[in-house]
Amino acid sequence: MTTATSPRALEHPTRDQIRLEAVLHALSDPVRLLIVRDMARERAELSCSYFDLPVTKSTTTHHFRVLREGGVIRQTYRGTAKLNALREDDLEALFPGLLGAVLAAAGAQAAREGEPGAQLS
Amino acid sequence: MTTATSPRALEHPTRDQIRLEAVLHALSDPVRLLIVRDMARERAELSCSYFDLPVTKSTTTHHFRVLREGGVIRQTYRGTAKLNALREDDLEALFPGLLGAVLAAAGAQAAREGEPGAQLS
DNA sequence: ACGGTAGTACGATAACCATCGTAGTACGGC
DNA sequence: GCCGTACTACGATGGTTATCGTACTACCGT
Repeated sequence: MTTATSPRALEHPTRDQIRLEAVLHALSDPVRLLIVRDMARERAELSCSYFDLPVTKSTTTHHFRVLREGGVIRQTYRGTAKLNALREDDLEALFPGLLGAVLAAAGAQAAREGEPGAQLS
Repeated sequence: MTTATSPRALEHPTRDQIRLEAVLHALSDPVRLLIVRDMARERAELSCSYFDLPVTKSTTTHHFRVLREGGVIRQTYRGTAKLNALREDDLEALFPGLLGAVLAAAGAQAAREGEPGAQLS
């Protein structure tokens, strides 16, 4: 109802609206860090259902929204799916090296704890 | 009372107890980010009262504790004062480049917003 | 048109957290 | 011993958040 002209528009912060605190907060949750690591590894637009997360679908939606509103990812509708992409270019322009350092740190920590054979090639 | 042998011992995580999520969370608060930036700039052990923070002393204590328990800083008693030092060596060993990237990002953001003349020499 | 799949919206809940004020402890100096 | 300074502990409070379940919408096949 309400016949919205674009019923599937998504709010994204522009590049200069992205705040460092929000990015760090978005990355400080284990589930969201997992999502971001997966996206960085695949380097493609992934649908939400691609991820195998230890939470329900509602919670997944919530985490993707936090990532989107923090400016970490960009979400677009593609038919019935919603594709997610890392905003690597924007983050790199604003905070050079930050995303790479966080991803490397997450990889190092994962290699230390838990998966002793999980190194990135 | 209770005659504790070291009544002024402070809990610090060991290097391998430091978790990336905790570090990112500690850095995702504006007040704490300000503290860390000051410490990185001065490169010396600073007392808590050195900082001019927009919160009360109780809240300041809380923020320093979050930073300490996250493994970002090391606190030691020196008479009536408590000296704070960045754990740059531990963080660099665990997460190479992370602290530097965050500090650079914070500096860049501060230069963009608010203080248009505040560049680091 | 119908059903299935993908994701959202809306509450609800419990945990966490940033903030404060007040009262208390530790130490140095007088 | 007494006082001031530096910081802490405790309790309270209000806001945010991570989580869930259920009900809903949007789109694609058939």
